[in-house]
Amino acid sequence: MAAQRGQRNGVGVTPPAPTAAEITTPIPRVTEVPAARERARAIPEAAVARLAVYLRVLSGMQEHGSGTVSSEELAAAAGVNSAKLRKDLSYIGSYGTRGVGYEVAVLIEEIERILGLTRKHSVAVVGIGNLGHALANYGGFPGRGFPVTALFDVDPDLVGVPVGGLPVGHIDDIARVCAEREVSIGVIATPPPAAQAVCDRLVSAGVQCILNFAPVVLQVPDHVEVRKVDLAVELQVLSFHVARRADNAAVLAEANGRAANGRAVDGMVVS
Amino acid sequence: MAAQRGQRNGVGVTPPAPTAAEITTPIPRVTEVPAARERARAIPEAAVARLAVYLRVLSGMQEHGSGTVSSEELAAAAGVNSAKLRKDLSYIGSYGTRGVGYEVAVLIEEIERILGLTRKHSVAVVGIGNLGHALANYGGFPGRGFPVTALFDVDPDLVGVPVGGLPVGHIDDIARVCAEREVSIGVIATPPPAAQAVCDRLVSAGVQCILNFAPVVLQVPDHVEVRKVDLAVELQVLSFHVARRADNAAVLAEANGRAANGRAVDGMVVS
DNA sequence: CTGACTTTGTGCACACGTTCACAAGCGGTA
DNA sequence: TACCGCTTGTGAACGTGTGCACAAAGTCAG
Ligand SMILES: NC(=O)c1ccc[n+]([C@@H]2O[C@H](COP(=O)([O-])OP(=O)(O)OC[C@H]3O[C@@H](n4cnc5c(N)ncnc54)[C@H](O)[C@@H]3O)[C@@H](O)[C@H]2O)c1
Ligand SMILES: NC(=O)c1ccc[n+]([C@@H]2O[C@H](COP(=O)([O-])OP(=O)(O)OC[C@H]3O[C@@H](n4cnc5c(N)ncnc54)[C@H](O)[C@@H]3O)[C@@H](O)[C@H]2O)c1
Repeated sequence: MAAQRGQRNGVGVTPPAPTAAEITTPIPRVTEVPAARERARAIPEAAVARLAVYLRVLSGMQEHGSGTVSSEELAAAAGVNSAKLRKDLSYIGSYGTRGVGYEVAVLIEEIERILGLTRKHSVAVVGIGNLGHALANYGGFPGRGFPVTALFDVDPDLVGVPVGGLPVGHIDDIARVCAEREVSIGVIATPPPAAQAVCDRLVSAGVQCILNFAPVVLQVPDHVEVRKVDLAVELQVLSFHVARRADNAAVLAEANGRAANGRAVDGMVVS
Repeated sequence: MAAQRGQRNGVGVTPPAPTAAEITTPIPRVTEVPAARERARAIPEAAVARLAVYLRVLSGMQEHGSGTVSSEELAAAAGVNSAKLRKDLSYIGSYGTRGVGYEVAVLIEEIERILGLTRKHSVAVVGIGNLGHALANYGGFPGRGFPVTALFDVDPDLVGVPVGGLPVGHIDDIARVCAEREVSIGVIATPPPAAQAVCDRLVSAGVQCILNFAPVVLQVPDHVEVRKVDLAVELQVLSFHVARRADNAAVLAEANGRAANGRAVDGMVVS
């Protein structure tokens, strides 16, 4: 059943091809494992994020009654290239049937296994302001295996008040409560100046994964995993594309509409 | 001033090397531009996102009174490698002084120019529920050049009610209002089933940039830029790391502590 | 059982992004 | 002016991720 898992290693390990090594470097001797510093590097981070998307699409298909999907269908629904999808799936094993496709239920199960969704991950939200309220009230997490089991704030007016059915705790109790409720993911939704301190307290409390909404760069020990959601950055990236589009339009207009001599284009690009 | 901009093209364009093209494909004729489908590829997307981070750090430094920064300092504050930071900055030009560093004010100005922040980008939020309320009430956007100028919902109880000082409009007025207020960025915070329809209406209204919070893959025309914020995916990626960490710990413990025979490891992985 | 057809799984080449390492350039000092 | 130490800017190596194209492996009809 799961015996095929070894295949994924075949991709990264079978052809290590130390071609250039012998030319430039003074022979790094292939005794242990030359390149890979951590033996554990297997599924690309980008692929992991996509697997989560596939999982959601598959869940929708299952509710809709589909028994099997081809890589083409699933790729279209997930908005990616079908080759990429197949490669992503190949990282977790060979669960497809050639000529037919993938069984939806099997794929769901395997992706959930790889993503560690077979067990629940208790979530704590710190900072119950605008965003914290929205998160606490959101019903989409518990159903997906991420029950919100603790809320924290410093504001005395908030402490004790139930939000989304859960009373807000005081930040000073964070260590005790997180331990009691086995919190594995901490969400930071405090103002930026408080974020690092809150982060430190979460880490002290033993939380190893943090999702940060505050626009600050958090310093954490190596063993803690941080992901950030930065809306200002998202907006600014969009802004960049607007600006770019405008620039391009101007350049194109000039290149097309005006004279066909080559100087105009060079004038824009070079020095 | 903008003279050095041409340099960045040197990196990505000088070696287009259409080697395999002549071998496999039936000669795609090198009349116009062989490789680059869009002539505009210059600053890597990843670098753009980081520039936004640098900008925020720099703003903090400016308020703190710093006149200049070295790449080392700025990199540390932004949580990146200093070489990467310098390369990122080199995409937008040469604004540093060797032996000294970068002038904070100059860098801020240039990054803002590249990101298109010299003009305001009007934002519309659609779906004024939990998340929409948080976004509408959030004070951090207007100050950064992203004024929220329109809110929309279908709920009759919400329409007309002011949220964050702005009355909620009806979704049916979206085209008119977006045109009037020159909305350039649409934010989707509706339930998933409504997201694609809302997206289509935004696109019809002329909005070319969309920030999507609904966990669905949006279909849009080529000229529309979509970025998505998917909290479920973020949590699942964190979950994956928890699982991996646990696996590694188990494997390591076994490999180190127990007997050195190979059978034990296989026993863990299979089935 | 055979052969035609479909779809997976992956080797390979390319593109993108990251990191290293160092020459070039600048300010300060004698 | 000549030297020295510091920091930038970037060529080049490297690693990661993406996409193509096809052999392998299955289904199904006859
Ligand atoms: N609301 C949004 O839409 C939005 C958008 C982008 C980014 N953000 C970021 O998310 C964070 C939260 O935003 P918000 O609008 O909810 O802010 P908010 O001011 O409404 O809420 C912050 C909450 O954190 C609490 N808090 C402050 N210090 C604390 C501490 N040390 N420990 C625990 N709790 C503490 C406050 O009492 C308050 O309840 C901010 O960093 C903000 O920049 C929010
Ligand atoms: N709240 C969160 O913390 C959170 C977290 C992750 C993802 N999300 C996603 O963000 C989206 C919004 O979440 P929420 O908690 O704010 O939901 P919500 O149900 O509180 O709000 C949705 C709002 O959208 C409005 N709406 C519905 N159909 C609409 C339409 N066709 N046009 C305009 N408005 C319409 C509803 O009237 C409602 O006010 C959802 O897709 C959700 O999955 C939310």
